[in-house]
Amino acid sequence: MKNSIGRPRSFNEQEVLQKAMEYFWEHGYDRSSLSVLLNAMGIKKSSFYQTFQSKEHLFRLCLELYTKMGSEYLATLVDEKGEKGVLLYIVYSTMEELRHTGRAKGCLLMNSGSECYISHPHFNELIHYEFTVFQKLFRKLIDEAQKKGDIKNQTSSRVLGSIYQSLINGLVQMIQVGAQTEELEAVVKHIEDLLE
Amino acid sequence: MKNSIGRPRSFNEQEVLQKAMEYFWEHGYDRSSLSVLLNAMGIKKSSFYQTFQSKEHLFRLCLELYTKMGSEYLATLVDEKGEKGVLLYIVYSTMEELRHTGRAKGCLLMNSGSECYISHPHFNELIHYEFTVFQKLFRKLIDEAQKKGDIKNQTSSRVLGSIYQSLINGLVQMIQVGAQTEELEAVVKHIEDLLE
DNA sequence: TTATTTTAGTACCGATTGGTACAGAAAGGA
DNA sequence: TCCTTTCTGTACCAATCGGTACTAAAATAA
Repeated sequence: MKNSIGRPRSFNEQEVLQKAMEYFWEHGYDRSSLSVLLNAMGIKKSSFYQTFQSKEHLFRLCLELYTKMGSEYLATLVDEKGEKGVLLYIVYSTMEELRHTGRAKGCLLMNSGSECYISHPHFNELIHYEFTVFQKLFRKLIDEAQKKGDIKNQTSSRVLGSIYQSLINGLVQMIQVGAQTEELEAVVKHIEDLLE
Repeated sequence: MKNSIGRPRSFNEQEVLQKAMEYFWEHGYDRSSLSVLLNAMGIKKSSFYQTFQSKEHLFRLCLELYTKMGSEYLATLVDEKGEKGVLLYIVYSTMEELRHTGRAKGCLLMNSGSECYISHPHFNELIHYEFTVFQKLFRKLIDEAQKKGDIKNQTSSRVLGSIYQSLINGLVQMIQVGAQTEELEAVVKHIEDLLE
């Protein structure tokens, strides 16, 4: 079925897609020019257009891949860290990233939402859909943690999830605007208290 | 002193700077091309370069103007609404903007922080400085409101201010990613409770 | 071998980017 | 009037943007 006639493709589509996703994640849509994307992906222009059609289509695939990889990764962490542990891990790993690299990439979906919602509104629907995937995941994690008693706060998972998402994305913004460690730690502590 | 020889300038520098600032606020730095800026400002290219030197210099002036106008405006609101009232007003006006226009511009400094901190790091220092102006303002508002008893929460203004800023900017991000009204209202309610 | 497909590489395309240069008209003070 | 400055307007610049077209080599199945 897959073995078609002719020279076989020498690159793995998923692998180069992931490279593109990582580049978009770090630099955003508009600042990822085709030439730098091709460098990051390690393929040539003709191969790119044959496989991915356009930059816009590539970005859509990357948004989907981000959600897929991200949610699957978090799901695997539940066994190791527990539901509440995963929610806190997201916060801690953001702070860890800041400590090691001096910055924080944040969430590709939130970043893209900010970047595109006026200048590329045709992405809005997809971005929002992918966002709801994480939203549902967080709610599930909160529900489970509440059942287990790991989270005593009995606020509904919908409300708690929204506050959690606002806080964690606000935290990333504070990092990007250069807030000091003490101020960031205050936000981290508030998230911890929220999930107490 | 100001009346120099020759034809006088036919536009008010502050006025056209404000027009530029509003355009940057709505569209960001990179997506504000010189040609659209000139349209928004209502001046010609030669006048622009003579007065503002470069797009980068213009942006710096706009960041400073945003802080100046914003903090002065908030200061005038204190008499009318009180310190706590001003903090809540910022939240409510964001939701009001969403209701009327279907979107939220957010804060120019936070937006610029996200946009520029990797691709235009030479703005980072200025952005952070302007950010601290608002930070200090919010702390002062919180301190006063706590003294008056309008805010019972006795958490330090530094901590409370950081959480407040994270939440309000997270709220804007949630809007930009297309979150639903109920989820946004949950965040608004959380901010109200925080300042209770 | 032959047919088929992907590869790398190059040359374009029109549009746009920030920025410079220069023209000539207009408006004021000395 | 004369000098100075700003005005509008046009023409340019090199660089980059996303995208298309094409060649020729390479790799595979039939």
